[in-house]
This record gives sequence, C-alpha cells and structure tokens, in this order.
Amino acid sequence: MTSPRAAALDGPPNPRRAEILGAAAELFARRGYHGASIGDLGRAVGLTGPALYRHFSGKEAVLAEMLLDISERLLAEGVRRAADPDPARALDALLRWHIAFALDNPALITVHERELDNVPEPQRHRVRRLQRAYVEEWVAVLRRLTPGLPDDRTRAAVHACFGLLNSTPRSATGLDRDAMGDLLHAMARAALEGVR
Amino acid sequence: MTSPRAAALDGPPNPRRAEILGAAAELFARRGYHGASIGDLGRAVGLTGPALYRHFSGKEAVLAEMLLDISERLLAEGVRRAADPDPARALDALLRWHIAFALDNPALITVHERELDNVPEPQRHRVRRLQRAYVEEWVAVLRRLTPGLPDDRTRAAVHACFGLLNSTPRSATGLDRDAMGDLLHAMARAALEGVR
DNA sequence: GGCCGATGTTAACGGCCGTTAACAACTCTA
DNA sequence: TAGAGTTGTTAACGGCCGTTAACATCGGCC
Repeated sequence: MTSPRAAALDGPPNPRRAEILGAAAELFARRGYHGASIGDLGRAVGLTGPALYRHFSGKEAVLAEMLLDISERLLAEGVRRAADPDPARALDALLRWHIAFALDNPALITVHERELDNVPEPQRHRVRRLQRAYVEEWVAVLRRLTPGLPDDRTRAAVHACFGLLNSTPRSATGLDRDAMGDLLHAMARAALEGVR
Repeated sequence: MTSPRAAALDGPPNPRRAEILGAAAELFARRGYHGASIGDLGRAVGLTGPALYRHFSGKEAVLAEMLLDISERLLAEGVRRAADPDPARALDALLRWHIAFALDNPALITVHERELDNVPEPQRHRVRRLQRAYVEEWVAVLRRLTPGLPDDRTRAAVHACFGLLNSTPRSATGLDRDAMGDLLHAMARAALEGVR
C-alpha cells in the first residue's frame, strides 16, 4: 500500500490536500481533465507526480472530491438563501451568492460545468443529484415568484440563467469585480423577469 | 508522404472531410479534445484511426479547420444581420441567427467555446480575431441602440449574453426547439435591455 | 535512542496515443 | 491493359500517462 489512508473520505482538514485541489481546479479548468497530467498537478504544488498518491487514491479521486465539494457548497448555500419567505428577496440572495461564488472561483465553476462525465460512477450520481437539487431550489423560488409558469420553462430558464452567470470565467473584460457583479445581477434579474 | 494533399487548405468539398469534421465535433464536445482519440474519430465514421491522415494532416488540423469554419460562419452571418440600419431590428436578427445556430449545432457551439487553446498557433490567432470581430458586431449594434454606455460594459454584456444563448447544449430540457428558441430570445433581449 | 508512521523521492511497469511505414484494392485514363 | 492516383488497411515506432514499487528522510513517542 502506498499510503495509510490515501483514499480516506475526509480525515482531518489536510492543508496539502486543499492545496492540490486548488491547483488541480486551475489546471482542469484551463486545459481540461484529460489535458492536465498527474505530473502537472504535482509540479503545480512543488511536488513530483507520484507524491500525489499520498493524498489521493488517483486522478479521478481528485476530480470527484473537487466536484462533490463544489456541488455540496452550492446546494447548502442555495438552500439557505432560498429559505427567505419573500420569494423576491430569496431570488436576490440566490443571485448574489451565486455571482459572488462565480467571481471568486472561476476555475471551480468551469470544472463543475464541464467535467462531470469524468467523475467515476459511484460519485457521479451523487454530484448529479446535488446539482439537480440546486437547480430545484431556484425553480422553487421562481415558482413562488411567478406562479402559473410551466416547470419545463422555469427549469430551462434557470439553466440559461446559469449560463449567463457562469460566463464570467470566459469574459476577462476590463471591468472590476464589483462592476461585473452588478452587471451580471442586473442582466440575470432582467432575463428571469423576461420569461413571463 | 502518406497522402498527396492531406494538408491542403481546402480542395474540392470532400464529403469524407465533412463527415469526419461532424463526427469530431460531436466527440470533442462530449469528451473534450484530449478525451477523444484519433481511433475514436475514425471509428465514428466507420474507418480505422490512421485512415484519418488521408484527409487531415493530424488531429490538431481537424480541430483547427473546425474552429476556423465555425468562426468564419458566425462572423459572416453576424455582419449580414448587423447591417440593418435599424439597430433594434439588427439586434433581433443577430439574436435569431445565433439562437438558431446554437440550437442546430450544439456540438459546434460547445467546441467553439472550449477548445480554442488546443488550436495550433498560426491558426489560433485567426480564430481569435474572427471571434473578436463577431463580438464587435454585437457591440456596435448595442452602441447604436443605447448610446452612452461604456464599451467595457457593453462587451461584458455581450459575453454574458453569449453565455446565456450557448447554454443550450447543456440544458437538455423537455422543451421543443421552437419553445426553447423563443425562451432564449426573450431572456437574452431582456438581459441586454436590463444593462441600462 | 530505536522505532514507526507520514510524506517525499526515483525507477520501472503496462497501456494507450499520435503518427508513420508498408502494402492492398479500386478507379480512372492513356 | 499498364500505370498512376486515391483511399483504405495492418504493423510498428516513440512517447507520455497513470500507477506501483522500492527506498529515503524526518518528526514524534515508548
């Protein structure tokens, strides 16, 4: 065995693991899962490739943990913001949180959006369920805000809205963080209201 | 030499080339450039891997030709729609065209959005220039429609709008093509008007 | 002070990938 | 009908990748 508890689910909050996950997010976002090698991941944190196996059971495990972590965070915070009894305020809080997350973690958003298919099967289902649940939080708020809209349309609108919000990593404009956040907020709000 | 004019720029409209490009778009979109092998591309059109070198000079050439073709088509049609003297009608035409293209070619849109970094260098610049020019067509129309808006903001808004429109390939909802098109149109229009 | 677990290293493996070589079949055409 | 060009095949190459093995170092603990 190469490591005592390399495949352990969590363990104590190992700083090395977090460092690797951060670097891996950047590399996976920029070059894609298959475009970044284990050697690249190690080098990005000042190690050789095989050293990675002291902290993860393999390359797939890095991606799986990364996506599970993101989707859990998104859902947990989503549930919190959606709990506001006033649906308009709930939507506002959802928008604000999602935008802040996307602006602060562009690499994570990118990987979360693109690399689900490369997650091995036991965990892929969990991630998919979390992602769906997050979408449903938004759908529920919109349903309260605009009753009578068919759920199909609402769900499609939420996906389109995410497309708008998650475009941040690819825009790279001259706008500063706050201006960009306000712009995205205004556009997303208008887009959702434009659904009718 | 493996082929007389494998690396030829165009030649007559070879149907085999088009077939390969179509299958490659699907595979690159689903699995990413590095996740799809030459063997996969060949198999997708009923050939072995090496047969591909009769039609392209290599894997990178397939991607390069694909992205050049897409960005040329987008720009050419974009220029046409943006030429309408009434900016409101021009924007409408741009929206309608882009949405139709995204709905009809989800794989191409995905690859165009993600894989530019894997295009080899002489052609990457050309694709980037074409992409930028396409964005500028939208920016110019919006500038006519709403003068006084800083160009930074307008450009960022266009990128966000593309994020919304290009989310189609990832949504996969129960809506039919026309309903989806109308929804995207309404949302994008509202989002752009919401910029102020 | 010797041991042990944790965390690195380098060396080596099997496999797949992009590419090239060598060859075969078919179609045109002189 | 001989020859050339086109388009396919299978076999083989060098290289990189994910992973494992074997070994080194170092800090804490009986």
